[in-house]
Amino acid sequence: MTVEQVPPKARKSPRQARSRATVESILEAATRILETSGLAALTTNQISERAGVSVGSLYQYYPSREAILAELVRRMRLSMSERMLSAIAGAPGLPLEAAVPRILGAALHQYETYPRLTAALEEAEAQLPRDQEVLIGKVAVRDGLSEFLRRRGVDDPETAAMDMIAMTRGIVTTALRAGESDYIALRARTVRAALGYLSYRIHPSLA
Amino acid sequence: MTVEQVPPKARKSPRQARSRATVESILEAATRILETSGLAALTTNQISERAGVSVGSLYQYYPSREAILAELVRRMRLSMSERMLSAIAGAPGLPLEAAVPRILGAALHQYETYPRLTAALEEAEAQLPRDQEVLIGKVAVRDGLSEFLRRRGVDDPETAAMDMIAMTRGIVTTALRAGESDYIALRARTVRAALGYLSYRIHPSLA
DNA sequence: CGATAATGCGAGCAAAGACTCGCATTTCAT
DNA sequence: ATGAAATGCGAGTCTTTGCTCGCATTATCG
Repeated sequence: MTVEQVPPKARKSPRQARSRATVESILEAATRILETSGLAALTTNQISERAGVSVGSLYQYYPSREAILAELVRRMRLSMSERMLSAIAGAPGLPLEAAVPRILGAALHQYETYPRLTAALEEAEAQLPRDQEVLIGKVAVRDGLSEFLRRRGVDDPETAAMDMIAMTRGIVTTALRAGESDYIALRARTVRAALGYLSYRIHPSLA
Repeated sequence: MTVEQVPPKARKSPRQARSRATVESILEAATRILETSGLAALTTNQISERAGVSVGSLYQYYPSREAILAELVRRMRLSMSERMLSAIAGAPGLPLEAAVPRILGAALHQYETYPRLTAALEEAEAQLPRDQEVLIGKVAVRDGLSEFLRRRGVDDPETAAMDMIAMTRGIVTTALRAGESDYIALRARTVRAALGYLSYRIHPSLA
């Protein structure tokens, strides 16, 4: 049976060096557009134009605009997860006060390096279908962090891990939207939030 | 000079009862669509259809789709600001431990009552131009909260107020996206985050 | 070379959706 | 009652944008 499967997602994958360069220039162009003009400006025509590639070529490697976005989201999230995991793994014996700044610093790195891009990709991520790879990365981070917290006696470490990440994102995205760019101060505030949250149960009766 | 100004925003405002009902049904329909199907499903045709009103009539009262969204965002934010302000005003002498749950509970009320609608409107708000009225409401809340915190000896209360709100939003939106619906637990966690953050400076050297 | 496969091209198609315009109907003031 | 103003209507226009398709160009290999 030579029945052609309906291509649900994938397209041709580049074999020659030339086409690999084309794919790269597409992703680069998309990245630049997101960083400079935001998600709404990311049209397929814009991408192909800025990449110096025709629309036809673009569709030879990506089945849809969404697929390009999904790829960028995946790269961003995987890089972020990797950084956080290595920060967690690299601070095995450290007390919370020393380890948390490292871990949150790893998360902040992405926002600091590409603030607009990261914001745009998070916006896109919310609209796209869940990506399996991304999910796996996130679960790994949450599990790693939660195990890390459990070892220091934090209880309900799963929830604590989730909330740590969520509140950090809340503080950072709000600050970015307000135009802040002092990442040292920003990290200090996220650290304060995290450590405060983690230690609160232990000292619930502060005046 | 009877030079007609180019209408930058406003349209006809309803004078007869009939038209006031039309406007209400437009907003109601838009609200229902957002709550049930999200921001992407909110097209002008959908709105007019569900409202039982023609597109033409819709455009008699709103100059654009955005204007309808802006109106809904405004109503949501003003209601939220009002609730928070009254919670702040209603807890003048209370200690942080008693006051913060009330204040955050006021903020959570909106999410609890219309979770999908609120998420959709926040998404929309991020894409719309800043609304002056909304801004004023937010500043009022931040100032009220910050003054409240200053009185209890929190330092840099402006930043603390901002971060309290930001981290609460982070925790809530993440939890909602994950499908959580236990608002009692959710409030407890936001309270823990807030009180932890606020008390951390005072006890910076926890083990 | 010459043949075949891979890659590239971009005009144009199709769908979606915001918005207009001319006319019909209803309400209101006198 | 009657003219004017307010309101309502919805087919159709216009624009944007994702995407296809037939053909041209370039690489690979015997």
